Formats: sequence, C-alpha cells, structure tokens
Amino acid sequence: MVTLAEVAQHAGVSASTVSYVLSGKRSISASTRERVEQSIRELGYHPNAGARALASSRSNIIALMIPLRTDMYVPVMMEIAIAVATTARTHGYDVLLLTGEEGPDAVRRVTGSGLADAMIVMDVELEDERLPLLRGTDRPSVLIGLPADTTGLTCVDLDWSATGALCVEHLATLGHRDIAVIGEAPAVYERHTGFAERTLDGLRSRARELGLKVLHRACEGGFDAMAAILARILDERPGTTGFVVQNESAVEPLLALLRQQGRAVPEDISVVAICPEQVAVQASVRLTSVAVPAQEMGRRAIEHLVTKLDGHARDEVVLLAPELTVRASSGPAPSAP
Amino acid sequence: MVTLAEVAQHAGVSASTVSYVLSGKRSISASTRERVEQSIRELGYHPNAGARALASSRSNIIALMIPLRTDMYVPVMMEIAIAVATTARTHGYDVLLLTGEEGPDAVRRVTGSGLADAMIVMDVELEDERLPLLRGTDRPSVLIGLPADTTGLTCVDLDWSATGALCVEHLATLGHRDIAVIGEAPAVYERHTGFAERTLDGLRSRARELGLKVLHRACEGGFDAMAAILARILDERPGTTGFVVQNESAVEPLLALLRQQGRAVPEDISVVAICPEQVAVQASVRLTSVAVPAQEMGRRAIEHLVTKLDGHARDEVVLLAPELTVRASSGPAPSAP
DNA sequence: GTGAAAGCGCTAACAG
DNA sequence: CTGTTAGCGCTTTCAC
Repeated sequence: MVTLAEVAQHAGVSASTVSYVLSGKRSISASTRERVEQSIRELGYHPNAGARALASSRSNIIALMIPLRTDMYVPVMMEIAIAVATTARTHGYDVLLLTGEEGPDAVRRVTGSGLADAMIVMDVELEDERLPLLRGTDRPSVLIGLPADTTGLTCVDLDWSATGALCVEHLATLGHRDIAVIGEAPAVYERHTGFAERTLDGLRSRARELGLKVLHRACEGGFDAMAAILARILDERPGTTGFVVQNESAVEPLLALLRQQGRAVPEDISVVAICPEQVAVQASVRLTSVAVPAQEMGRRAIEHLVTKLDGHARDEVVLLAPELTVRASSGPAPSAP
Repeated sequence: MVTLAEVAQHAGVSASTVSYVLSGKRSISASTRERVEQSIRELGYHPNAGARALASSRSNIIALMIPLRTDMYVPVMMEIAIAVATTARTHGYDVLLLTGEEGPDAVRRVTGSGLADAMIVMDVELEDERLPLLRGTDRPSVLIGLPADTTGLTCVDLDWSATGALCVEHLATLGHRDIAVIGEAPAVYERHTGFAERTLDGLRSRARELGLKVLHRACEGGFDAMAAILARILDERPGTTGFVVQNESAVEPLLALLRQQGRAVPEDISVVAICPEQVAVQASVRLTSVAVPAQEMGRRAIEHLVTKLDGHARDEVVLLAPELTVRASSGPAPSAP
C-alpha cells in the first residue's frame, strides 16, 4: 500500500506539501505540484480513507436512509437513491446506504461514530422518532418528505397538497363534477407518511372550493384489489367521471378494468395519475399525470447538504411545485344524457 | 465527543482493556467487563469509525455497485440492495452505494483508499471492464451475475439457462408447440448482460430437444412497443399458443392486448413470466412464473463475502435453481380445430 | 487478567 | 512557497 510519505519521498518534498497538493488548501508552485502529481500517478497512490477521516474528522460520506418496506413507490425510491449517489460523487462524497430497519439507532450509530458527515432521511412520518435525534446533533441532515413539525429541520419534497389541488383543477376545468381518488395501500395512511395525507387534503379542499364531490379509497396494489374498489365506487357514485390515482400498481389494473367494462378513456372516464413519468408514458393509455420529481429531490437534498457542510446554510423547507402534463387519459366530461 | 480514553478513565481501567471489551479478542473478568459496559452506556460512547479503520485497516464497509440505468428490473435491483444492506448489518457491516457511472475507477478508488473491505458488483457484462481489477486486488468481491470467464471470481446468480429451459418444459408439458419469447429491451442484449442471453440459450436448446418452435423478440417496455411486437409475432407465427415474458414492463400490456383481441388466457394462450413474485401475483391474471430470487442473491452475496473476510473461502460460482410456480396464466394448449 | 506504549496515515497548526 | 511536528482515536504487540 502506497502512503503519502512514500509519495513525498519519491517527489522529494515533505508530507505536508503532498497533502496540500491534494487538498488545494494552500498555494503550491507549479513545478512542485507537477512533480507531486507525477509521483502520485507513478506510484498509484490513493489517500487512505480512515486516516483522512481521523485526522480531519470528515469522512466524506453522506448517509442515506431508505425505507425497508417496498409497498410503495419503489421506482421513485430507486431514482432518488441513484440521483443522490451520483450527485454526491460530483461533490466528492460517497453514500452509505441505511435501511429504515435500525430506526433511530442508525442515526445514533452513524452520527456517533463519525461514519457519515451528514444524512438524508427518506420516508419521513409525521411524528418521526428520528427527528429529535436529528435536531439534537450538529451533523447536517435533509429530510425527503415533510413531518408535522419542521422546526430546526431542512426538508425537500414535492408539494403534495398543491399536487392534489392541481389534479382536481384539471378535472374541474374539463367539466367533471364527481371524482374518485384511488390512493395508496391502507398501511401507508395508517403509518402517517405525510405525502399521502397531504395530497388528500389538497385535493379535498380545492374540490370543496370548486364544488366538486370527492370519494377517496385506499387501495392495495394489484388487479383484484382494484376490481373490488372500482365496483364499490361505481356502485356508491355511479356519476363518477374522473379518477385521480396515486398508486402505481393500481394504474394499469384500473385501465384494464375500465376497458373491460366498456368505459372508454377519456371519452367516458378521465384518469389523472400521480406517478413517475415513465409509468405515465408506458401505460396502455398515455396518462395525464403529475410527475414525482425523484431525481430533482435527490439532487436538491445533496446540494443543500453540501452547502451546509461547506459552512453556512439555514434550515429551509423546499416544496417543489407540481407540474401536470396533459396526455391521452383526460378529456371533457361526458355531457349528461 | 466521547473517546475510548474517557471511557477507560471513567471505568478506572486502561484504554486497551476497553478496546478488548469491545472486540472480545481477549478474556476479561466479569466485573471489569461489567464496569466498562456501564461506563460506555453512561457516557454514550460510540467508537470512532475513522480511527478504528486506520488502526485495524478494516472499515467494516462493503461497497455495492448498482447499475446507473434503470431500463430494467428496478424492483429487483432495489430488493437486492435492501437485502444486501440488511444482511450486511447483521454481520456488523455497512454498505456503501456506488453507481456504475464511475465504472472501473470506482473499483480503484474504493479498494485503493481502503474505504471498503470488499465489494459486490451487480449488472455484470460478459466482458466486464471491472473484472481484471477485481481479480488483481486482494480485497474480496462477489459478482451478482455471470461474466464469460469466471476464473478467480465468485459469482452468485439465478441459473438463467435453467430458467429458460424450465419455462419451455412447462409449456411443452401442456402441449404447446409454438412459443414466442418477449425479451428485454434491445439495449440489454447489445450490452451483453449475461442473463438475457443465457435465458435465451437455455430456452432455445431445450426447445430444440423437445421439438418446439421458438421465436424471440426484444421489447422496449410499454403498451405501444408490445402492441407492435405482438402484431408481428401473430402475423409471422399465427399458431403461437405460448408466451414466455422476460420483461416486467411488457407483462401487463401483453395481457391487456390479448384480452382486447379476444384471446383468453389461459384457454387460448398461455403466458409464463420471469419476474419477481409480486409482479406475478398482482398482474391482472395471476401469472405462472419463475421468480427472480432477489433477496436470496443479496443475502448470499454478503454471506460469501463475510466468510471470505473472516479468513478462508475459495472462489465459487453459485447458481440458484429456478422454481416455477403454476398460477392462472398457463393451461393446456388448445386442440387444433 | 490487565497495562503501557508504539504506531496506523493523514491533516493542520506553527515556523520559517 | 515549503518543511516540521503534534496529534486524531483506536488496535495490538509486548510486558507483567
């Protein structure tokens, strides 16, 4: 294993000079720098991560806590994780992958041991057990998601409430008066993951303002679950002409069922989805949808953390504005017979 | 920050004793151990990761390289990643998330810096650039996937060839003679990711043995792509009664299209999928399928690595036997009219 | 069964 | 612009 001392010797300079060439923290003459860099290349030197972390009390690692469960939004999680990892690299950081399994203990362990300089927490619940720990540590953190109380925290999330409102507005503009919402699995609501409830709030309050009727049903993914729920909805509210779907694994089943029942989309029924672009585009009907900006959330989270680590940055709640893309699944409400 | 020295002082013992209590590498009297553990708890001590890594030249971190692209098998990747992370924790390791983006450089960086003690490499191509580096380092590694030459490497993978064969056998047993294979996106084949080609090999050679006809078509995901391909297949081979699908995002479109065309599954057409259990169960027709054992692959990879790190373990290729579960999408071939 | 002490490889004052 | 030096917190001989 090549050490900094060996590089120094090879280049005929002191250890600190090599260190400074690497960090750029003080000016080095062009010729010295050249020689050092040459030696580094020749010897194939890589600074030892442990030694560096010990001496500088910086690991250059950012921890990412992802949910253990995969009952929702798997592609979104994955996209965020990848965006986090690649963005982190552009800033010289690596990413440590933690699952929610360990819970608050993971936070203690990682911050306590100095394993990571900062952390990103996903799948935040309204009253999350990890929040007090995050507030109580000096290590920066960013939540992807929005808890009930954001005091002393930095959060990045899609503005779910505005997302819900946007879906309703779109349908209202098209003349729909009676709307059904297909939501996430019941467990997601029970867990009080903020996003699902916020979406519903935004949706309902805008509907009230616009005088629309809204019926919400949680839905496990899959064809059978969707079939049962659709039957109940059309039974309770036969006049329903608009659907808002916030559940990837319910989208295609819903489309298949409507087709099966001879209800044309968008002529008879309009569907607006809240999902990643890819799902919207690949569906059997190209879906009018509000995209979940997974990459941007991951990128923003890292960028905020890096700013914090580089010194100064206040806590902040960043709500990304939703954007609705009109595709082939929504159209004017059918006129009453 | 609490240090080992402080714990030692608090407990009235030497630093080395505390260290040995932590590592269990030499026997400690019950009373001393008790006192030390008490101090650790009271002071809230967490060993510093950097110092530990430096002194022991062990970071207790395992690197996981996942593909950057998300053009295939996202849920599978995610499941593997989560299984890797949780299994690693049970052995005292953390997981560093690397994307394929950096390519071979990531391997150099991570092994050279001692950031990770070992690594798991996913999405292996037949002639992968990273292989020479992995062979040339003393740090253990496990591939999830199978390259062309496995000399000096440890690999864990589903036996894709047997998987293909199994699908054919199932359909043959049911009396199908004419089979179409819906594969991954063309890019996956061009990239020479082993699994897709191996599946095809297994499928074709078993078909030859059994005297079945096989037609293979690569397929971008989504409804439109699937529609185009299905039309071509039924045009070229109108007698096709069995489908093998190895592409998550083609499954539901295929089912929808068949339904649309009035072809009943499984009365007229049988479908066998190669996909995660969840997809098979949630589809609009419960799918006869061969599961991709994502969790097991992740778990096995870690366990092999830990064994290697703990001393001795030779290189080895582990091919997991495929298991086919019969569900509602396959049945006897329709008798000729 | 326990202590003392020598590093691990690097960073960051301090000194010139 | 460059060198000298004192640790960072832990592991691990060596000694008792």
